[in-house]
Amino acid sequence: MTPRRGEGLSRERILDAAIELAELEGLTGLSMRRLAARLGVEAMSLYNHVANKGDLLDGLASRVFESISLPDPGLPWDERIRLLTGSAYTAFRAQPVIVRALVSQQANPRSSGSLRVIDAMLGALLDAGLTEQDAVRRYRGLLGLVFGSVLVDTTDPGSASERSEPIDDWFRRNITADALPNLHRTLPALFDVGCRVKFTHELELLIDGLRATAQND
Amino acid sequence: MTPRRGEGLSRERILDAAIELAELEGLTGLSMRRLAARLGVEAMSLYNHVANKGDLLDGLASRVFESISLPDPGLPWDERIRLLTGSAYTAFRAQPVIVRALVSQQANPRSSGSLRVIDAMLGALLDAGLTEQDAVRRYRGLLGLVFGSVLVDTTDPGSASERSEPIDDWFRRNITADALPNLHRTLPALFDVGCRVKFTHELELLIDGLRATAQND
DNA sequence: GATGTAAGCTTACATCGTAAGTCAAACAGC
DNA sequence: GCTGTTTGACTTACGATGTAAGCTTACATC
Repeated sequence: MTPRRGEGLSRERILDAAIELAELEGLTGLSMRRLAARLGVEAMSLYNHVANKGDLLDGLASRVFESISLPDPGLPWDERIRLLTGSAYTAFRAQPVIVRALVSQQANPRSSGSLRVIDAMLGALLDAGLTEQDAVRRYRGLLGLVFGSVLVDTTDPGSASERSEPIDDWFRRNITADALPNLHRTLPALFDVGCRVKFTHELELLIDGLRATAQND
Repeated sequence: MTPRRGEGLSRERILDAAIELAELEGLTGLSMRRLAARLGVEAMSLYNHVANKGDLLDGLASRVFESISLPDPGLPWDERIRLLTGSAYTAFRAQPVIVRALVSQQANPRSSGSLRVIDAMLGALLDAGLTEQDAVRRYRGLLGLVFGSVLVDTTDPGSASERSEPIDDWFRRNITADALPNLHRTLPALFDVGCRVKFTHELELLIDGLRATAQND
């Protein structure tokens, strides 16, 4: 080993650098060439450790899935859902780029670590007394809540405006009190980073709904 | 007009073709060159009607927003939310590609038609008795539900697998009854297109929660 | 006709993912 | 020690992308 420089590439080192780069520059900023440059290496060298860019993104996504901790199977189902979904939310919220890669189908993790999470989730739902069909539906609903919350929360209105004028100016020009009164009234709150989705609150509502569905069977 | 062929390009004709192409080939399949080819024209000709690709995507997103019908402002707030969110869900569900463009920040619609929807949504939430901060939070929550549902629903496990073996095979090999019992049990339902998120059901739960929040103030 | 302008076309460039080939260093068997 | 073989890097090259810059054509107005 220690062939030429960089004291040895490795899948782990590549994934580390890829997460950094993606966090820093977004999904589009993460290119094989730029990633390689960041590691002091040529682009094609990465392909010794990673099948292709898709595989790279899969690896990143798998890491996030694997950072989700599984609750004790002995706990009641609703508590398991709370812990699991909360842990998933925290993990994905810390890496919104990965969520974007997942929903845009650039990544689809096929690691046992990812499946493990899905299995635990489905297990809790089945234990709640749902049918297989309902369990899948509700699993999707919960995942949708997690992904949706992360995406909406991390799409700050200011950032996407690099290509034209700053969005605040545009907003303040176009949102007048008489044409769009409600938007105008909530404008300060819209730009307030404190006004994010209250994830746990929405989660409890869905769990209540789950309980009701299960009892109606 | 009628310069050479195609009997006159126009922003509308371009947007029409772009939606078709995006639906057919996905977001990555929608390129300026391919879009132009579809219209019997060179890529650069599109730039006479569209500022750049971002503007094109903004136009597509605006169209979807503008297809969302606003409820009668005289209706009670909860009914307005039901109609508005339902209409938004239907509109976006019909064009999942646009949702992906939105959440990946490739599109950010700045048309009055889009703002109109947001304003109506915030109006209903404020009428429910929420503070500005809570209204923004709940608006984000509802939007997250819509987007999340669409995304999770339209990420069918089979499609993302072009780059390696078919995912069913991989699933059936890797999901064994003893290692991942719950996943194994729900496998048929996971591949069943009937098992989508029950959007209206989840929506009612969030509306119930809204009512509770408002009364606690 | 001459002129101005709008809407096409052509060429060109930087950047992307990655296939194919080269080459030097590290290790295995003798 | 020497000698394959393997590994992991580098180099070159190809087709695709978004789009800047310039050219050309067709029509409107005078």
